[in-house]
Amino acid sequence: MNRASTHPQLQSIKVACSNCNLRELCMPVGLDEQQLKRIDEVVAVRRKVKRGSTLFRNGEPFTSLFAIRTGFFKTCVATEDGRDQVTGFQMAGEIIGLDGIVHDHHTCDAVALEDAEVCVMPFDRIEELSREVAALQQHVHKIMSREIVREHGVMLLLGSMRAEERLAAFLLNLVQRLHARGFSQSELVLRMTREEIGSYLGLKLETVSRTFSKFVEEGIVEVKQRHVRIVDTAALKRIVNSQQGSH
Amino acid sequence: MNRASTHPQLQSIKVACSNCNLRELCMPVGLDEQQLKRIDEVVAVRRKVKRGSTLFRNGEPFTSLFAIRTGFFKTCVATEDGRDQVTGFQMAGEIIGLDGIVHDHHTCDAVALEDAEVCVMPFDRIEELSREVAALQQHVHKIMSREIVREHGVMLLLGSMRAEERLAAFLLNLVQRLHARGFSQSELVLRMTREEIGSYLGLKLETVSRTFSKFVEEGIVEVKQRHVRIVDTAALKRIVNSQQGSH
DNA sequence: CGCTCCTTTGAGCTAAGTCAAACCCGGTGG
DNA sequence: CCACCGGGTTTGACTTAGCTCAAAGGAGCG
Repeated sequence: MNRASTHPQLQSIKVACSNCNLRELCMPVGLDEQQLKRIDEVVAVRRKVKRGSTLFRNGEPFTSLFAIRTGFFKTCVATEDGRDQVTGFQMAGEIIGLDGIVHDHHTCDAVALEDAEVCVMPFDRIEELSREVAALQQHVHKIMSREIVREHGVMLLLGSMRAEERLAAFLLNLVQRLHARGFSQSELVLRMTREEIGSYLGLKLETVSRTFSKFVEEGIVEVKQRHVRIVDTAALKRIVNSQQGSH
Repeated sequence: MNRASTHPQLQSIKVACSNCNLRELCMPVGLDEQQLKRIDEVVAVRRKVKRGSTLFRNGEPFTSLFAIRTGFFKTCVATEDGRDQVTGFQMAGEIIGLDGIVHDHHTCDAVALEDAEVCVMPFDRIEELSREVAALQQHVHKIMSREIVREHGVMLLLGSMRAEERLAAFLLNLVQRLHARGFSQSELVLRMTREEIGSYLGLKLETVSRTFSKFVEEGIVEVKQRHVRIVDTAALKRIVNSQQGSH
């Protein structure tokens, strides 16, 4: 059952879900001993993904969801004519691959922005087990619903905010998620380029850069390359609901 | 069990799901007799929603998903500071309310744009039954995944298309969905105002209006009020991937 | 050390927004 | 029946946020 020997990217599991420190992020809570043990079985295997390479790609058959253990991903969709759009950035404890369920193949690309490791969870096994463990079933539903709600937020951002509001919202969101994982509330290292940020926010990379510079001038943040330090969180929050940007 | 008498908006069910002509839109396929019968039990009741009134509202407790039987809805999210964004338009056979699952309360408003009737499906019943009927379980997963994929498309539209592309994509999408319901491939009646279209597409109502006028000048569509007739579908499709709009 | 990729900044342009006026159409009431 | 009203729509004139193009600095890596 140890497939590590046959495929360099795959490796057998050392840490069970029930012991994983990301447990409260990607698993249901309040399970008894026995249920926990069964859920451990959902994760078939781990897989390492090198920075710059894809976990899955648009068009590939869908078989599994992936829980990010370490690392950082972007997901992006593309049109035939080559333009593409980053639809999200995902970090440890988050689940990717939900897009693949409808048509049994993926409809976006997931690219590692830094070396990463994911838990591979075969979807048929998830379905099987969540028919038996109600808490798991609910958890799966909530994860999907959360993704829908998240995307509503992005639509609001893309549809009705100005550049400064978008970037402010983006930074606040990132730092808040990092904080939930035990990192600083005010410092972060961007794992993506200005162009990727721009794609996500519906802006050009130059606009992202200029907006960063503006924030720096105003003393709201300090920026050194990809390292960002938020000096005035309140100001960022004020920018996000400044209302003047209703287009 | 007939609650019609106690509440004017509610009424007992005359058409069972198994006989509903929208069956193939909102229900799983390939069920046997007995499973069908059980699924009929999911729909507790029907509810009528008058044009202009809400099916549910941001903040209200979530209990049920709704399958639209007749009518037309919009869903919209709002920020504290009062600006809002239409996140989608839904028609017969589509499911709304998925946003409520994560936090047990709704995070957007659903407003009827014409008199409508929905099937109320208590979510705990759906969960219960989908633990027993694998086909229903899969169906629920696919519906949620489909919504995620749809929103990816909207993000692409909002993030990287110009006004003409957005409107063209919008019209093609609407007419395609109407066609799947047996309506014309080329004629449609818009149920929403220019402002609502604009909100959905991230444009101002004047821009929507001007873009319509432009399409009329170019002979691509005919517009009389809310009645739209698509004269040149191919031209619309060409506009959607015109690529020059990559911003 | 030189290359490549990323980022910043400037200068000018343009798509879409803002503001304002007029129009259209269905509904209401005199 | 017609005048009026109000929401929705169209169109024009002007403004502007963000885009495009271009050039010039870093920073990391072989």
